[in-house]
Amino acid sequence: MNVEELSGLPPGAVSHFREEGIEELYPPQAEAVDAGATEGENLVAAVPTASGKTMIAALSMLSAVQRGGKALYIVPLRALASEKKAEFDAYDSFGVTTGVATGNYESTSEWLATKDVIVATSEKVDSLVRNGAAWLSDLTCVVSDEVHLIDDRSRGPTLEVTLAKLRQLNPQLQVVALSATVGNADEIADWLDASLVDSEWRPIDLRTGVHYGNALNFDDGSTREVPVEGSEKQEAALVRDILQEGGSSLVFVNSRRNAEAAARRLGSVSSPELTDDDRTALAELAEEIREDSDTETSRDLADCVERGSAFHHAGLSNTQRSLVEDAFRDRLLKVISATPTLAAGVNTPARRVVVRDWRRFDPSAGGMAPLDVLEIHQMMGRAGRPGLDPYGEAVLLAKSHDESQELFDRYVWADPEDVRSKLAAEPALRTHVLATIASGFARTRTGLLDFLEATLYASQSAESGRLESVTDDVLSYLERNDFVEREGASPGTGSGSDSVEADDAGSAFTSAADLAERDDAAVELEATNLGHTVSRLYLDPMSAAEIVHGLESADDRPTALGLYQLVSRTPDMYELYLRSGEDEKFGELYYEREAELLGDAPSEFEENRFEDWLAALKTGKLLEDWAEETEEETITERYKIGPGDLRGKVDTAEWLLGAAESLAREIDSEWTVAVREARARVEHGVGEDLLELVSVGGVGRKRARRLYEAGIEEPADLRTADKGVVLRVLKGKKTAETILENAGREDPSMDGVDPVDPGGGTGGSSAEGESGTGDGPNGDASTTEFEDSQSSLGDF
DNA sequence: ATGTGCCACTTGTAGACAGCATGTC
DNA sequence: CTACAAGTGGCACAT
Repeated sequence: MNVEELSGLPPGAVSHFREEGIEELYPPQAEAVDAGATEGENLVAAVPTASGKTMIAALSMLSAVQRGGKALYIVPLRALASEKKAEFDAYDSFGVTTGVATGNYESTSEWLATKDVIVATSEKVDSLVRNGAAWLSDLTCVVSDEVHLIDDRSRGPTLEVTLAKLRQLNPQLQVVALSATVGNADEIADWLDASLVDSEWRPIDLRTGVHYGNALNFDDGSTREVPVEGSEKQEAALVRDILQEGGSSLVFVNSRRNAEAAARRLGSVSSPELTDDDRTALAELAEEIREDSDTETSRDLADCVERGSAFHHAGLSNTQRSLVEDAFRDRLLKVISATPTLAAGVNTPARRVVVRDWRRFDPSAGGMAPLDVLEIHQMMGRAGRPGLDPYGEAVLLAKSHDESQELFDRYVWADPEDVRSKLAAEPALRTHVLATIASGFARTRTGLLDFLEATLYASQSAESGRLESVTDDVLSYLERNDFVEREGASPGTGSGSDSVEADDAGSAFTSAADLAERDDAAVELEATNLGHTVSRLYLDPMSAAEIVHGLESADDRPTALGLYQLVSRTPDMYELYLRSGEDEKFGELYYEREAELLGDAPSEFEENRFEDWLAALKTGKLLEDWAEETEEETITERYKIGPGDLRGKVDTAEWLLGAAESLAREIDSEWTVAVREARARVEHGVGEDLLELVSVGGVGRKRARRLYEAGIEEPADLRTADKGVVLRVLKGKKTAETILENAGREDPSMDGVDPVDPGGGTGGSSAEGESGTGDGPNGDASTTEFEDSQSSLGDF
């Protein structure tokens, strides 16, 4: 089908596509159009990565907009949201506007209401539904990208429930679900009342195979000689082989450490193939990486990058990840070794994909467990860059003939698994049942169960008993913790007065039969004020219960550490595990600072729960270190994490403490201010004394400390302080001017001002124009600080 | 005494969404 | 129930 034959698109769209070089639709795209994609029909497209899924989405959304509607594109990751936004921005040329809504992108509801297409993460959409964003009812088309992620234990239920809610809000809504090829795309299509486009078609040839010995055997029977020389690894031989004909490669491994080690080794493969221009550009890139964060991980990455190789995993900061991805797409980096993050993330195709590890450590399996077929296929699907490579190759590595055979059977020939709803898992239901009641989607137990009937879970499970009984458990939990009330049936069910401590959750449920007996269509379920707040804040009710209980149990003003440990032990904080030996270390810290912790500690004899408690203390201590201005490098070293992990923890803590502040207000806690202060300290990474200073634009933790030491302790001091001192402390003239201006100084100009030491006397003339780290007060301060933190390391 | 190379043993293991109100060094 | 690479510590040996 030619693009000229398309109808129902905004004027200009077709010529736009032609300018992009799109003439002919790919077969799956044509199939989608035949199935009514441009006419508002529901559709499930289960097709391989890079086979033009986005075009199917675009055609559906654009035609919906042309009919006067509004479209929503749901993505699983924030990084994908920005990627899609950038892609859709091109439609601006024919008057179709795009907006983004994710947790960290600013966007008011009114502003989004003016956009034709909105890109958002599933959690953000869920949150918008909970908060009743008015424009949601204007939606006529919703696209759900990577819909197979419904299978994900932690985040799948959100997508599932959100789709169900959007459909209930607007029964006319067109749903377009894009999925990887999965076992049961037909079931998903049934659930969504959609027609199915299920295709294996790819725009460029993908050959999959197994490398064993000196040969690469493909699924089509062909063989390619790839000899392994000397003591080199198989992946090194494969990377060199394809690099010599001008192709880049992606190597998937199963741990961060392996990714880093492999990148180091592969550097010696890519390095000899670099041109002088490559080297210059790579040196610049390495410098950018070093500047982003001064940690060992960054230095290691930069060292690799200089040699044309890189590693990629969640320990990298977002900046570093994008730098690496962009340089790889620009063919500057020749090889990336990555953990599975990359397979799910933004588009980074390579001519050859090497899946080195096909097993991963999984404590629940008691050791190494094989990866899902779907996961391996997702990685292999990254092979082949449309328009750049003649073909893509995806290779698994085998060390024996038997293993080679096993890999063919298990992955090359195998069909991917089915997608199974994970909605009946209690943690997921806890959140979504509360949200469903709070936002008025259901007002009775029966109504709630009716709503849940519209989910994929219900359509997949033969007996509804399980969902019903878990729902009752969850309702009872929500009622006991004062998030939900029943009204109208049994007069004396005083909820709240007998609310059980959060710690007992999960064990002491009132019997489900008891609940069912009380149920009656007339019994109203209603969220309490607290319940509404929890739902609006997007907290797991169990997190909220923990926080509320912790705040209520505090007799004295909670310390920062106490609050940090409190939020760190909620299910919304990603766990930081205790390493061997650390249980002792943090056990000691616990006895030292026991009095600061909020709520009741589990007994030491309940081993698992006590360990969780200590793990939360570890995370809390990390946050305290950060809020005591400990160097990034010291923290990443001490807790053996990457810069990205540190930022992630800080970010989550900031969010949870923000939520805790709202909860504190809601329950009239006297510690609201303490929570706010702890949050501000973690946000800026500073001690109490600097909170005023960091509120000035351009002043962060480092500059604030230097100013403070020079006697400038609050914003007002910036307006009156000696300019020479300010310049001496801040180094850069431009920086100093900007900061003085932000502080509201009348005449911020630094013209003709010389740096002056705080004690008096003219400072070194070398400071002018020097933007580097340098020494002087700065160096001294950070050294002392470093030593301080080192000595406090011994404290626990 | 101190340095070096080898082997056996121990250790640790992927991922990152959300509120609210504005902006790092 | 399963693996495996990197790091660690002990040991024999040479200097």
